[in-house]
Amino acid sequence: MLDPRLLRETPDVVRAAIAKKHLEVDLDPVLALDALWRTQLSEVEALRSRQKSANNEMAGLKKGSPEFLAKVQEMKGLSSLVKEKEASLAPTETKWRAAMLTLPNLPHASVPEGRTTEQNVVYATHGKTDVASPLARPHWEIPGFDRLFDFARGAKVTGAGFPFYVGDGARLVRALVQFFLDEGGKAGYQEVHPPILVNAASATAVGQLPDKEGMMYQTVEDQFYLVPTAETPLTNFFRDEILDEAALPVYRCAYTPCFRREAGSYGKDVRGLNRLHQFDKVELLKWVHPARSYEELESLRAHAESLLQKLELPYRVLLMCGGDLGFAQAKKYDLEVWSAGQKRWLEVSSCSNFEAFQARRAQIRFRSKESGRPELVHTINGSGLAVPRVLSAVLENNLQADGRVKLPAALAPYFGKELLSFA
RNA sequence: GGAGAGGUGACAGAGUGGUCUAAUGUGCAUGAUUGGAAAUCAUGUGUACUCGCAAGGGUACCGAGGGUUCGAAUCCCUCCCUCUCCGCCA
Repeated sequence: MLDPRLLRETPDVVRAAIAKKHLEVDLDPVLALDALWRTQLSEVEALRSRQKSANNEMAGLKKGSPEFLAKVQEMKGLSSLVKEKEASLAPTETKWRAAMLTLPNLPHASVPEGRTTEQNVVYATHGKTDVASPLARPHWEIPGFDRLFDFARGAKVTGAGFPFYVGDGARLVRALVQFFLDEGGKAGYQEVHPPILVNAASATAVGQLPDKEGMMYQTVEDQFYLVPTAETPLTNFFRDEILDEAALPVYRCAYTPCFRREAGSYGKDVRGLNRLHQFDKVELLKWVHPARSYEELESLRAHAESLLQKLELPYRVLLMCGGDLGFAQAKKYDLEVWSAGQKRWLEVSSCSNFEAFQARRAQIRFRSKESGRPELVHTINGSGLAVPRVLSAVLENNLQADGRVKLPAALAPYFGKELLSFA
């Protein structure tokens, strides 16, 4: 959520910033609701103030005395008036809040102008992508792939996009998860194992509700959502809390399966492990002092990059332009791994600074030593990393002539052996 | 799932219809005292919204949401959570 005062006092600033995201947003209804709400609020408060002082007078009167009964009669009218005014205030407030929740976060000044994916800035590139290998092929065309990654049986048991990982396939998932968690721990991110169902309040706090309800799976009996990312439970860990400034920054990482409905995709985007309804991911999250959030974003990105470097995978870093920024992000880098077989880049991490956008929705604050008052933290998160696409890149980039895959040296100890076999 | 007991400020804990802007204790902050500390004493000690240039007002908040009433921390209803016992269970 945006700062209501910022919107109220400098709507033009907000309007211009949103324009950078190339979103169609009309602020006027929100501003009108804000003005109406404040008018109604002061009416109600004035009436309540009168009611309160009358109540204090009545406390001193003898109960049942003529003066008392007269006062009761007098206050009945005021009481019903208060109820009436309150009855019109409440819907205004609800509408105002709902409207505020539809407003996107504002992009940071360093975010490049642009509308589409093509206008994202290639910020950095690591490793060679021009090595032509006669062996290179999409991972789903590697002989024996179906034995380790059983999509057919996954579709039978659950549906499309829910593969079984079998044998060395399962082992590789586990190796990557543990590698990511261990590396996170070394970099100071405390490991957390969170719930993977969350309630509506948690989904709202991070910006998945109300506008992205369709992306999440929902439980029937209870109003719970299967997490689309560990970001959801992790960010909500400190919801409605006031932290010590000395405790900042807090670094956490978490592994969870992630569940996404992702309706409407087709073609090569969804082949093999590229896009799944259930996948595994380690998420990195920071709660930081607002003054340091941009340097913290850089160091989080650097950590995510170090994972790809240790796995010896070619990758590039994109700085997202305004138009390709998400709803809640102020600035975002995407890390894309080079898929040697598909000859394309695959997003494996999105590192974002949300500034106070999530913190305001979630009411995550710290007590400022300077002012002595609670202030909103900034939240930063990024994948570190998403498993299936990294996994497919490991397969495609390290496929040997004998049909086996030689694992990166950093990963081999986790896998327990150097060679993965599809046989 | 069944039965019962609860949910009050940073914490403990009083308060069962009307100066509750919530007693008291602990903690915390500042000051006094001290060579310094402890102890003691004094003062202060939440959050949010809103009005105001400011000084300073106002309103709300006793798990959440509704209701009754002139008036609700207190009474009623629904829900959530915690604890105890039973059942079930990895």
